Amino acid sequence: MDALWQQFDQLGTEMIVTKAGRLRMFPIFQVQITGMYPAAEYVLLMDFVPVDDKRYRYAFHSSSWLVAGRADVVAPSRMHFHPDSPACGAQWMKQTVSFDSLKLTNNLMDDNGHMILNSMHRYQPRFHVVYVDPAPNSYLNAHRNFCSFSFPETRFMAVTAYQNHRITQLKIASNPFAKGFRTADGQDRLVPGMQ
Amino acid sequence: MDALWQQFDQLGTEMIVTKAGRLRMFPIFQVQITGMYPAAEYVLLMDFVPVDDKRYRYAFHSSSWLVAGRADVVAPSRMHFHPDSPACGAQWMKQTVSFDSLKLTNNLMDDNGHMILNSMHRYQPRFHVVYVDPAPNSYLNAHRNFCSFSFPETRFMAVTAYQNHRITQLKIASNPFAKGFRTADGQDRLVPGMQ
DNA sequence: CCGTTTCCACCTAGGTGCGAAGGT
DNA sequence: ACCTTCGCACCTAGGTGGAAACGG
Repeated sequence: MDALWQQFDQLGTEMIVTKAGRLRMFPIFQVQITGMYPAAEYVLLMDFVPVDDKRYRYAFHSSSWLVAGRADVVAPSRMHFHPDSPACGAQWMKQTVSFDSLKLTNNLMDDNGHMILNSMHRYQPRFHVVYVDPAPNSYLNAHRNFCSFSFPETRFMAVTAYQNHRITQLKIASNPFAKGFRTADGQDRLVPGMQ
Repeated sequence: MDALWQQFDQLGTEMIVTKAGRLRMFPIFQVQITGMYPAAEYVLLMDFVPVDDKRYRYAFHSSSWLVAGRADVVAPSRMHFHPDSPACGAQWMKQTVSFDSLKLTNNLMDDNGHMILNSMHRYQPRFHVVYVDPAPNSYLNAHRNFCSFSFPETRFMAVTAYQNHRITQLKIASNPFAKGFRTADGQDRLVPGMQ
């Protein structure tokens, strides 16, 4: 997924958020892991941190994002545990770990455990690996029992509808579930009446 | 599912087996559990034991199963671990545990981990609860760290195609995925040319 | 002849962006 | 204006039995 994330990032990635938390992220956040102790247990999880304290709006005439003021009240920050957690290192390392069950919502009252984000705000996904320490008094080592990773190319703007038309095009071209909107030439379908 | 299993059992339940292990069991084997230690860990699993050492054939004229000789060479016996295993008692007890990912095959060489059965042989599903003993030398208690349950109404004949027409009718009427074969009156579709 | 395999139309279940309608 | 919501057609993915073809 690396090349795809890069491609989206160059256009300014957008992710749809809905009230019901209907949508997954696309591209999917997935990682290949090395260097774990095969027999040790780990918990894998993700969260999203605001990139800044700004609210944005999209200027169609210039096809760019403009600052539209201070951020709204911060959404409750949640952690998304990978559903296979906890599992041993050998398990995590033997195949790509995919966070495809993760869903995004703009509903501050969400009680389905989805990740709550403010629309028109920018976020950085963050990935955490927590070592499950079997030792007694393991809290003494808590400060070194986890690692966090941020991949800058996975930053995105949360939106309720796509703003940048080129993002829409790239989603349609690359997401299998959007195949219905593809045309023969690889561009998305033209709106009747448009040129 | 209890009433449904009874209904099938009265007709003589049949379960399709295929080479690829494509099919699930229907009705689905599911249990409601009580009496576990909420904090203790348990592994839940299933296997299938031959009801007898006979091979059967179906007599259409009398609509009944007849013994057709001794059983074929026994299929390799496998265990199907519930995919949520291991989990704590509280987890297992808080909702119905469903073995809907279990698949049946007649392929003796199967390497997809499906349950291998001989067609035209009769089987009794069996359900096991294994207590994960955290004590050292836990093997000393192994003989009392598990329970097994057999529900006679879940017995079935493994087949590659349905034999008893009333079983087919009941599958079509009760399995949501077979809705395409339903007719307005609840009977299955008549074969063109048949009365 | 009897049992098995294969391909098919038809479902369930749920992930897409569209575009009209709704909200502020 | 700008943003959000909703129902929709169209996909992916995979579970059904039918019926014809296949095989000993």
